Amino acid sequence: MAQKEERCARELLEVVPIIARFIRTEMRRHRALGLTVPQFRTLAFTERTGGTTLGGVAEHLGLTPPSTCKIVDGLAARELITRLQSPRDHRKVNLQITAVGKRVVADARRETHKGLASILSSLDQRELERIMQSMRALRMVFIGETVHANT
Amino acid sequence: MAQKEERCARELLEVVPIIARFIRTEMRRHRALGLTVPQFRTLAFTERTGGTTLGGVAEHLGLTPPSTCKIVDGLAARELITRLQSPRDHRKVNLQITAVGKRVVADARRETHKGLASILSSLDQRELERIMQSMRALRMVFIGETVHANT
DNA sequence: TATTGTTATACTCTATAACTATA
DNA sequence: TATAGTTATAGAGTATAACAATA
Repeated sequence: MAQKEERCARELLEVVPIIARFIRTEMRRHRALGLTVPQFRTLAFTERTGGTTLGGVAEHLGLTPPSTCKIVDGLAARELITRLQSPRDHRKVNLQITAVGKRVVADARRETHKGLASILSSLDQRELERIMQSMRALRMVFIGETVHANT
Repeated sequence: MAQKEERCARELLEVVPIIARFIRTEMRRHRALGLTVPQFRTLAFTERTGGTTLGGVAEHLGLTPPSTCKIVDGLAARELITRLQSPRDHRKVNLQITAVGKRVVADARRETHKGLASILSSLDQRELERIMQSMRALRMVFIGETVHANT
C-alpha cells in the first residue's frame, strides 16, 4: 500500500505548480496593486494577526529571516507596512499593516479571487465541494509540517 | 450563487502557495540533484514529449521565451539537455533530454514523491481519493486556461 | 515582413555568512 | 553567550525591449 499516497503525490506535483503560476500571474496582473505572492501573504498575515514581528512572518512563510527582511523592506518602502522597534524587547521589530496596506491587500485578494472563481465556474457544485474539502485536509497536514507560529 | 466558487477560490489561494513552497523546498533539498521547479518541469516535459523546441517548453510552462531560454541555459550547462538547431527550420532549436537528465529527473521525482507521500500518509483512503479527483478536475480547468501546446 | 530564439537589463525571491544591537 | 534583525553577496526566476538569423 502507500500506493494511493504515491499516486496522490504525483497529482499534486503536476497540478499545484500550474495553479501556483496562475495565482502569481493573477496577483501581478493588476498593476496598480502589483503584489508578489510572498508580499501578499505577508500583508495578509500581518493584518490577520493584528501585528507581528519579523520572526513571526518568517515562520509563517517558512522563509529565513534575511529573505523575510527583504520582502518587508519592499512593503515598508511602499508604506504598506510600518516597522517599529518593540518597546518591550528592543531587539524585536513590530510590524503593522497601514491603511493603504489594508486597501491594497483587500484589492489584490478580491481580484485574485475573481480570476480563480471565473475558472472554477466551469465546475459543478459537487466538484467545488470536493475541492474545498480537499484543500482543508491538505492545509491541515501541510501546515502541521511547514513550521508555523505567530509570535 | 457563484458563492461556492468564491469560497473555493479563497481555499486555493490559501493552500496552494503552502504546498508549492513545500514542493520547491523538497526539490531543492536533494542537493546532488538540485533542480528548481521550472527546471524539473522542463526536463519532465522534454522527456515526455520525446523532444520539443524552446517555444514548446515556453508554452507548456506558461513563460515568455526569454525566461524559458534562461532555464534551458542552466539545464544545457549541466548537460541535462541538448540543444540543436532544427534541420527542417533553422530558426528552431530541438531540445532533447540526455541520459544524465533522465536519471536526474527520475531521482528528483522519486524523492519529491517520497516527501509528499510521507505527509499524505496521515490522511485516510477516502480523503486521498477525494484529493486525487479534485486534482484531476483542477488540472482540466487550469490547463484549459493556461495556454498549452506541444509544438 | 513575420517567426524563433537570444542577449541586455532590471527586479524579486531565496539562501548562507557575517555583522550589529540587545538581552 | 544567545537572540532578533540587518547587510553583503550570490544564483535563479521572471519580465520587457532590442536584436540576429531564418523563413
